Amino acid sequence: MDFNAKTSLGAGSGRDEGTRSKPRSSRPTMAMVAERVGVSTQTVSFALSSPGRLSPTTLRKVLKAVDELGYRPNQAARSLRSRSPQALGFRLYPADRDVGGVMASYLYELSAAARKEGYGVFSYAAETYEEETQIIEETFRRNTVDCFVITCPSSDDLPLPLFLLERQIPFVVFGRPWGLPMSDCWWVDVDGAAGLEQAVNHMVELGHRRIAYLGWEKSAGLAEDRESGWQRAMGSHGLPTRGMIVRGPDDVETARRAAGELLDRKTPPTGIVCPSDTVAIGALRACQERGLEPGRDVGITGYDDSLGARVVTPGLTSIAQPLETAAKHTVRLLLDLLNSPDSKPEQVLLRPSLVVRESTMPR
Amino acid sequence: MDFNAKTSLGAGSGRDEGTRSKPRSSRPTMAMVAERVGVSTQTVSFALSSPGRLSPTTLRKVLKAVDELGYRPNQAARSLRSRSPQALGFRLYPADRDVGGVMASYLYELSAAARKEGYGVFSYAAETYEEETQIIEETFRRNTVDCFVITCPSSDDLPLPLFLLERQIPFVVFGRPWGLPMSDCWWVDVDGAAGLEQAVNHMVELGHRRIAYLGWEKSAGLAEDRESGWQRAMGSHGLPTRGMIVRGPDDVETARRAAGELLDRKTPPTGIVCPSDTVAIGALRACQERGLEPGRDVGITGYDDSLGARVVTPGLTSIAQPLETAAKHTVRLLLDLLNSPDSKPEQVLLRPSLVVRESTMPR
DNA sequence: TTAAACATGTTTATCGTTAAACAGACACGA
DNA sequence: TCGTGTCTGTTTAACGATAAACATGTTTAA
Repeated sequence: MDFNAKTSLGAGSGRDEGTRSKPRSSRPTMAMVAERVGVSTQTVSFALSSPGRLSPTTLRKVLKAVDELGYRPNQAARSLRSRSPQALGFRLYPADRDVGGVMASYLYELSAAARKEGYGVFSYAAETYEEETQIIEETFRRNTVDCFVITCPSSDDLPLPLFLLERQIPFVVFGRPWGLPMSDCWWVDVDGAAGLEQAVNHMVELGHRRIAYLGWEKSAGLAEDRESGWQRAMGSHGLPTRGMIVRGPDDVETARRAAGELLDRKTPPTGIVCPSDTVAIGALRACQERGLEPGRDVGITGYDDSLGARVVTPGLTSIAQPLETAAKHTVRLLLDLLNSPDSKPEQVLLRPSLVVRESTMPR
Repeated sequence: MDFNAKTSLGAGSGRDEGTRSKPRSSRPTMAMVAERVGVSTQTVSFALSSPGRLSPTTLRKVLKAVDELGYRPNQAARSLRSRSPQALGFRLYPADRDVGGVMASYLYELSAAARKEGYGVFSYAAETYEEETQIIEETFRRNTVDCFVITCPSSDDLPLPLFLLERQIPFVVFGRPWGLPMSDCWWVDVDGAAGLEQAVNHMVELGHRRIAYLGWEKSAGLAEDRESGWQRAMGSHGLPTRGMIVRGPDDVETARRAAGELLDRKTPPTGIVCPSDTVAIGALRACQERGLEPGRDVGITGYDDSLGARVVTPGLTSIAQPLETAAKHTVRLLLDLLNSPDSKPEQVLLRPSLVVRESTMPR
């Protein structure tokens, strides 16, 4: 057994078709339906693809036969003739790059939305940028997919949209391609700044005044976007932001220490808003270590409304992305893009919503 | 169509619509390669699919031309002629049905393994059994996929393999189809019982004697399988099991309460092994509530080595499934199955491994 | 009244590849 | 010497659908 077999181009790995066993239960074809009804195959094709083209009577007869035979059009034949595989490509990330499971949930919604429009989802695993571009190019040129949905979770992923633009491979970004001229891309994103504003407003309503931001290192636009939401909301309430920011990477452990620093100050914050559930859970830990009860003594909010936010104790108030809506818009944009590749790119920015749990219970 | 778009941004300022639509950069075909080399298309086909069929000289010339033109075979045409879409189907679950992210990780590995064999992965979202069977049948009859990889996480999913067997749709199960004659199915599974034995042995080595099992309600075979591992290991060490089992559903909250009951006994267990990280995290909570330090005062182990086990404090000792290996075997079985559908089904049972963290640090 | 437009269905020509059969050159054993 | 493989490449015929053009009868517009 050789698992490292690198398959090059089309290498069907020279398997020889040994057993002549089954008649491979042949599926009905369009011709069979046509014959049964006494019409041409083109008429059957119309019945399925442009029903308006036929008279109600014929349409009914054809559909009846389709139903009786259980006919389904062969996708390969259709793709070949129409030059569209009716599928989109989406990258899978290893678990540690999809902490809250947001990508997995998005993929779920994307698959559902795509299916409603007759599109399939081809998912591929890639470790590195090089591997991804290779897979994308390969897949696209093989006519396995029409287009791609990409994400730009980290600043490392920024070259990808450029690559796709250059190769003229159609794509929609879930998230904004920060750093590129954004109006050149088709994208759907959730307004992170607005999300953090909601978190701050919520805190203020609960009576908090000293609200710190336990954020990410400034990197691509994502970190800045979320931070700016906190900044703006604080400003709009006339609250001070100086010295109220601590930044670090996105992991529980460093977040815990960083939150600890905040809480050990002479006048510690009473609220901590964070750009991710991971960071927020670190903050929760720091509170608990100090005997502070999250929610009563210190308010904490996260981002993504991941499973972690739900199962942690106390439950973590978090900002939920409208993934289903985002996926539907993504597919809509994709269809527009494929229909008229040269038209002006569309963009959609969605508002997330706050999910309140114990970590910000009224004081 | 309005998906509740909060904001729909237009693009930047009016750049002129000058660019004339491209001729849809037509991909090179086999005929072009053939012409360039001065051979027939069949020869090019051989070069890619059965290189041994050609003389080294011709092969070299063809591959050179393929390289120069950047030719890639059109998958739709290939699928049509060879009657194999070279793709497998895999179901996506909503986030709350894939708590540890195990399925997501498995899908990642599966995609990678499939790709090495020239297969793609078509992923679909389904809410219910009915929806799934419908999608499966549709997809299969459309010749979009050759076969499916299914899982049977809960006992609700048991009818699915039966459905597939009846329709003669090729499939491999990840996990065992408990309740069916297992030798009728092709499956790859991880030996949960062996995993729990390892957990118990580890505890015993640390000096624990009263090791409780905080398990799942007896349902399908999964729960019984894991429980039997604990049972067997306890027996082999001559340790008592009576009264040392508490069972409940797979969520943190009930697990916390159940673990609390155990810990509040007159002679509480010093070790608690669990069939999932979710349950184990509940046990961790119960300890912490009682001022017991997990690892020092009470040993706790989970299952799945999910992200949660890593980020929780203290780190949770857990049982890791060899997902990459499992995926590779799955693909291997799939190829065997597709090559000779009538041969005797193969099965693979893999051994998981224990990942030790703070929750079972030496006393 | 007449031509143009519409409605409805058919015919023909591919889409790009591989399966199957065929064909010439060469090797080899009887 | 001849028949019989083997090696290498070609030719022909699909695979199952849709695009494009065509062919009718029927409306509609001028």
